[in-house]
Amino acid sequence: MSKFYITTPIYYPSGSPHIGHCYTTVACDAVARYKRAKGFDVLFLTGTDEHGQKIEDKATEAGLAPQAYADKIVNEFKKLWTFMNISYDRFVRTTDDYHIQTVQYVFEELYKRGYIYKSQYTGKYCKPCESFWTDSQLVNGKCPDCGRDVVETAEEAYFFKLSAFADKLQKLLESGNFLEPESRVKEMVNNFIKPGLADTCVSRTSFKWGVPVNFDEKHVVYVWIDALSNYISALGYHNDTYQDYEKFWPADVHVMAKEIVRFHSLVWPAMLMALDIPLPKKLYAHGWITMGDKKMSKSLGNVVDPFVLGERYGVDALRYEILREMPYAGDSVFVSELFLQRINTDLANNLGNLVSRTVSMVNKYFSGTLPQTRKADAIDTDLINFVKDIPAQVEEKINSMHLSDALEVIFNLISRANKYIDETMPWSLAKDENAKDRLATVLYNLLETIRISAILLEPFMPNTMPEVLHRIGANDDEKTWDSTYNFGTLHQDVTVNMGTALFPRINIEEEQKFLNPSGE
RNA sequence: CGCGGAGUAGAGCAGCCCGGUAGCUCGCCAGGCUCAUAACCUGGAGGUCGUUGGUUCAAAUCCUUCCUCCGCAACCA
Repeated sequence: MSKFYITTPIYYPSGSPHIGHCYTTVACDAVARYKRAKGFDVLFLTGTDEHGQKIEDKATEAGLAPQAYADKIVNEFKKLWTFMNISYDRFVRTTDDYHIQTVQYVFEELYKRGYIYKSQYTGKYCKPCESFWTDSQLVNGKCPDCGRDVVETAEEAYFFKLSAFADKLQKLLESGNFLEPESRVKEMVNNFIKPGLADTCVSRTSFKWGVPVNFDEKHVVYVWIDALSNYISALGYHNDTYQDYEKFWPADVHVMAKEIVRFHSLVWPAMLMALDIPLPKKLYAHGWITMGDKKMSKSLGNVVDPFVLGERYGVDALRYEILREMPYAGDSVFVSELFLQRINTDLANNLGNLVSRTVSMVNKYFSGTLPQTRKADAIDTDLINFVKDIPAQVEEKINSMHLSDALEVIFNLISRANKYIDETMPWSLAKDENAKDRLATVLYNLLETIRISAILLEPFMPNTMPEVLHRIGANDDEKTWDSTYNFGTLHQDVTVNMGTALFPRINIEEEQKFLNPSGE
């Protein structure tokens, strides 16, 4: 059996998870579910990156020990993933013992191999805030937090010889499709490699909340060696907790948002090269969910709270919306009105209503069970030919991470099915006693189209699609991914099940008031 | 001249790499239908494709000028 290893970044629990975290994670979840449906042995990893100054500070603010603070936020993440129906196989925390074991090994090994060396870290330091800032972070030369003066300070630190890998990295990025979309490659090469790749600081002595450097206890490992190592620590690379490294490494795809492309496309491959281990096959960097001209923040309240949105409109609707709206390469704008509109048009009117009207007709005209007799018509061929191409198209889109396009393809099929109802006018056929065979054929073709659509949609909407398949009376062996390639799989004398609306229509005006009480 | 991205119907986007007088979704208007979650189907109105100049028989698509917006520049998904 082929393996498939997909990862989200490990999230930084300095605050509660938000809709942005949801996009990355839901996207990975959809792909992971698709791969499982295709028969791959999937490992889907997510987790949290819990060390660093910021967590230490936040914990102090909250009057908690760093670990206790992290535990609290991590629970919120896990709660959200459960709520969002995320089928992750493993959850790695950088505070887990096995992870620390791996990080210490990696750090020491890089040191032994001469890729980590001791030097001086210089930066602007704000004494009252006890924080280092880079020149670019300063506001008018002052501390961005408190506005006071900063002083040039030097601190002993270890550095990773990123500069030694400049040529190799450039070659890696510019050849093939290691990093997508392509615009990111240009950013990395022009912004960082061409101007000269600087060695990167990988240890700190100014705070304690981190993995100790085992051969120099003043130091803790700083950010990226700690965080990036999660992708292999979670497989058991030089720790005893897991034994999956041989099987699952290299990763098939690391998914992330655009702001951490640098570390994944430069530091991470360089680390792996230095350790002489294989590189991940692909990095995919998506954009952000933005709020238009408004900053995404707590003050926006309901509009961006995934718990509120999922609770009120359904988790599948929320999953659908964020996956459908996010373009392959750019950002997406979250507009609550469009979100609600999309639920109504795509999910309620097109999909939900298609299932409803079809099941209802089988129920009405055949008491819920189709007869076996059939009578085909030329008009059916058009529909059937249309359906035939869809599964391959969807697979191609998912495999290349074009998830929005995959959904578009499936919804084109759903529209085609609605049109087929108008073309065949089953309500007319029902009035003609001699047209029963024909009527049964039309309804069967509709059920088949729905069956195939539902299977293709299941990775994206895993709550609702099993219910759709139940409504149309599909047996277990008629729910497999591969069966979507065979129009006519559903048993002929199928019995449907009536039910309430799968995606109830939303009163947009009212909901707008709920989501945007201030009327903005 | 730091780098990258974007400026296309009221809104959100595709098309641009491989030039041939614009396409999708929503909204709007008008028909059709009545199986269905007042849903569905058909048709229509609406854009001189940010700006300047150029290449070409022909440019949204290639080159150039300028303008505007967004992002990045050591840890916001």
